[in-house]
Amino acid sequence: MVTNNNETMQQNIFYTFSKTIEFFSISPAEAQLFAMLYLKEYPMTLDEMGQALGKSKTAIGTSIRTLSELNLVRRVWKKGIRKDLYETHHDLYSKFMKTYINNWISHTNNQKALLSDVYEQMNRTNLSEEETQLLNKLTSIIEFHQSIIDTFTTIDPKKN
Amino acid sequence: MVTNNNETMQQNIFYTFSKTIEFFSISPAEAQLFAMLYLKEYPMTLDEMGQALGKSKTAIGTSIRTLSELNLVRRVWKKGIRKDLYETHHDLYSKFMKTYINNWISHTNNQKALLSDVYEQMNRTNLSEEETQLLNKLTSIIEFHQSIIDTFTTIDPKKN
DNA sequence: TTATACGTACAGTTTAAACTGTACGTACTT
DNA sequence: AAGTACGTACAGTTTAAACTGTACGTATAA
Repeated sequence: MVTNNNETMQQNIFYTFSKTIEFFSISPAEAQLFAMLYLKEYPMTLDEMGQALGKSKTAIGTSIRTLSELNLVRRVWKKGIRKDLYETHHDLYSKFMKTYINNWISHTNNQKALLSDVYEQMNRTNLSEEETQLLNKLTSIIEFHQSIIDTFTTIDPKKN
Repeated sequence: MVTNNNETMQQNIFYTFSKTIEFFSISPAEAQLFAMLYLKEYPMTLDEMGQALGKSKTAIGTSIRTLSELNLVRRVWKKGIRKDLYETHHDLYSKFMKTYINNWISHTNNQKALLSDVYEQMNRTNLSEEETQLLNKLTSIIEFHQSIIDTFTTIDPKKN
């Protein structure tokens, strides 16, 4: 980090921040869009975002739709502007971590339910050795799922 | 879930389990390899794994190398067998969650350090309004990183 | 009413990851 | 020593995700 130039520092912040966002299972394009939008002080149009990132309006449309569905950005109305405007939510931790943990918990609960269904079907008397072993494996896998759920349930994403 | 057939149930367990493994930022191919290997009761060769998953030995070689680097599987020696044999580690929660959380913490620490470097370079007197705003944004982003680290540090992955 | 702006659907293209098949070097067996 | 087995390097192929450019329907402005 040898440069003092504002533009380069902003680029470094943007890039570093976007890499962290990627860790929340967000695609590089979406992460960069969010990071760039967060660093701007004003809501942007699809054209502006496309120009800032060097991408087509279609690609921006797709990415902003995903970010919007993830509740990370919101539409903004501004008088006299007919283009769609978007800005980011500002409570980073709450937005990212809450969604991320909820995804983990709901997915893992779904998987655990499926596995428990299989367990109920298999769990009877007169099992072969092979079936008993499979049932034991299944028990371990279900416990694994429960441990994941327990872990993420203990995190308090309301903290910010 | 309407079928009682053993093979189908094993397939359901395999598939459901592999989908959960993918959530740990492990690729579908690697997740499926791990899930299949975990459900087997014996160490397997590259050929056997390739045949079981319907993939080439090269693809298996690549995937097993990654799983090995992640410390999720280990090489096994068996007298009289010259082929490489691999089996999974059995402590699922510890292996997956520990690695996963360590990745989060180390990555986020690295990013935070980079951002703090930028902060030290920017933090001086006589800042323009633009620079002040960028510095404020940077402060929020650094706090975001710290919150992530705090969150994952509180998780105890030794539980199983 | 006509022309223009806008976002998005759509078809096609590009890119990167994942894959296959071949060939090679090394180890093992005969 | 020669032949075979084995894992992996390598080049090429396939696949799915991400992208572009065009066209369309709707809304807005003139």
